[in-house]
Amino acid sequence: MSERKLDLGWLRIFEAVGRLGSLTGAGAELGLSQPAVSYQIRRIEEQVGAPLISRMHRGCKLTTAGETLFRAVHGGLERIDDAARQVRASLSSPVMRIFTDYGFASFWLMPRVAEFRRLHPGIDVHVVASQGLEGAFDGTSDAAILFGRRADFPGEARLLMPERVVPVCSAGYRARYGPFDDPRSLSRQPLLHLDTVGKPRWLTWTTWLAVQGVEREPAQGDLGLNTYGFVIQAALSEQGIALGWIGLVDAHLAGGSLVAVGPEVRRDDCGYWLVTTGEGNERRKALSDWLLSQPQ
Amino acid sequence: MSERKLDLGWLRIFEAVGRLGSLTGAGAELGLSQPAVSYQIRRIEEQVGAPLISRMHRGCKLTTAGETLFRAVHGGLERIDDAARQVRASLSSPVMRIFTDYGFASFWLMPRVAEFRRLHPGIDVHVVASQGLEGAFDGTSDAAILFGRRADFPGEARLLMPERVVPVCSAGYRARYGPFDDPRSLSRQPLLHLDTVGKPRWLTWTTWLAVQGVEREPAQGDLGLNTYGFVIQAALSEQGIALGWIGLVDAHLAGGSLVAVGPEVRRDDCGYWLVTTGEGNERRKALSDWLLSQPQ
DNA sequence: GGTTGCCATAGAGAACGTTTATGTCAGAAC
DNA sequence: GTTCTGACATAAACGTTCTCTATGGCAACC
Repeated sequence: MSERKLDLGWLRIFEAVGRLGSLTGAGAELGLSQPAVSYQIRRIEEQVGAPLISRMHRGCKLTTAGETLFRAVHGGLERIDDAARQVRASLSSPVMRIFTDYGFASFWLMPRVAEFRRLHPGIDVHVVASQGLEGAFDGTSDAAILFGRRADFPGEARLLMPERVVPVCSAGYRARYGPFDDPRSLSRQPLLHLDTVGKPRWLTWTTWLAVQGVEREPAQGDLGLNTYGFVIQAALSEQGIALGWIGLVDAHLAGGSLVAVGPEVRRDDCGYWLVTTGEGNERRKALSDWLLSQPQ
Repeated sequence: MSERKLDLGWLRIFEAVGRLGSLTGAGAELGLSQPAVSYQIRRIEEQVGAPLISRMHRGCKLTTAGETLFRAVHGGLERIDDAARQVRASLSSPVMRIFTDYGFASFWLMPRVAEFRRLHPGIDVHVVASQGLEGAFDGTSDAAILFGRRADFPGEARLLMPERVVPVCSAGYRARYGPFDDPRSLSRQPLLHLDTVGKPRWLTWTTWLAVQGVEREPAQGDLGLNTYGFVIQAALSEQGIALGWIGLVDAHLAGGSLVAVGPEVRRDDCGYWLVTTGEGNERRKALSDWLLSQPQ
């Protein structure tokens, strides 16, 4: 179905008359009667202060003044119509892709994305979760949400969530092996590690303990897992104590399935960053605005 | 006094809103109330199918879609307003200057220019007559009508009147010294020459006689005059026989004050050429059209 | 000479665009 | 914390614009 043209009044009428050399022909094309076209041309001639067409017995011709104005009107209409098409095309792109890691996808994004879809029913959101950064900037995503420090990202990246980490375990675990009033008490427990290839960008148990001034040799009961979902799942099944990122474990803390068992460590320079990929358009901006407006 | 702007409806309103970031401010600039502006923006958003501004509590901002459309509208308005200014500027030049020689001015143009002025009451016509070509192309004239051959003028020059020449004298002169049935009889009469500095571009008696196959020594009674008006005046006062250019002496031939006394010599490559000077505009075109439409 | 088809004008009615009145509300000022 | 300010939104009424049909004029065509 062809798109509906913007109402541009006499501009469309004049352009059609100039192009077709006929008031009747222009009216036929625009769905107007011939006197309506005649009326509009005369009114604009009054505004300009010069004849724009010379009327022949059958048909008409642009005057020199008319040709000058016609070129400008024709060019202007092309630009405005192009812009309208571009706006509409950008509205009809139905899928928004968000690239992120598994942890953020599972614990933060998926629970919330329903609200975005409710606010923007015409938009489908696809979450593209990955282990690393490969594919984050290959142009197929509309936004990337990635963990790292400020210097890891382009200047226009926005901090979505600063890194705030607290040790957590299940309430049952604490009841059985706790209480853990002193950070040093954690060093005697099996700790759950989030493994990665290469140097981790997020806070680790090593760093957490060092901040507390606690020395610990690697205990034999420690567990290493390669996705954060597995880490939380192990904590929930009372296999040890995990690090909990505020923002990701909020629902578990609120529901009581996990409890905090130590002080929070915070690194304001680190966190989840929003990087908008590709050229800005209406939907991408809507997505960014929504992500940035979420309460922390 | 500033010129009156073309009525461009929502285009002006949207451009002002986008530029000022305020519906109230746009209304103030355009002489509209704030609800009128609000109404227009909302209507065009319905037509486009997307929000064009995001409304804040105080003021507004273009959305990404709005920015796309704004650039096109802004550019389009500039072009249309420029064209309107150009059209109006070309209408406000009240004097048309025609550069020509004295002969053409006296015998062809002055008798006819009244008709042009009657057809175009808003235009004053100034005839700038000159002995030579100096000043013809110095930019102060709107048109130049000059005698010469095709190669003497730019490609776009138009032939107004080809050169057709016939010997003429007063009826009284013929009655007294005639008849002149044979071209050779003219060689015994005093001839009236149109003098010029340098080589003449128009047909001369020398050429006319050579075409007839008549040999003639310069007669003692010949007269040389430096304007064509003087030449015709001398012919009318029975001082000799002149060359008469068809187109210039038509009124005298028709009225009987001059009579043709020999065969016509014609040079189709020579004649009066119309050269339009300066850029085309409405009035210059009107002048050219009128000159070219005159019967020969 | 009659027909055709395009442009112009007039009058009436529909649609648009504007105003005034009023409500809402976030930010500024006190 | 309360009050004030000013900008945007909406509703209703009114004025202006735009459109229609009816009709006239007229040059080109048949």
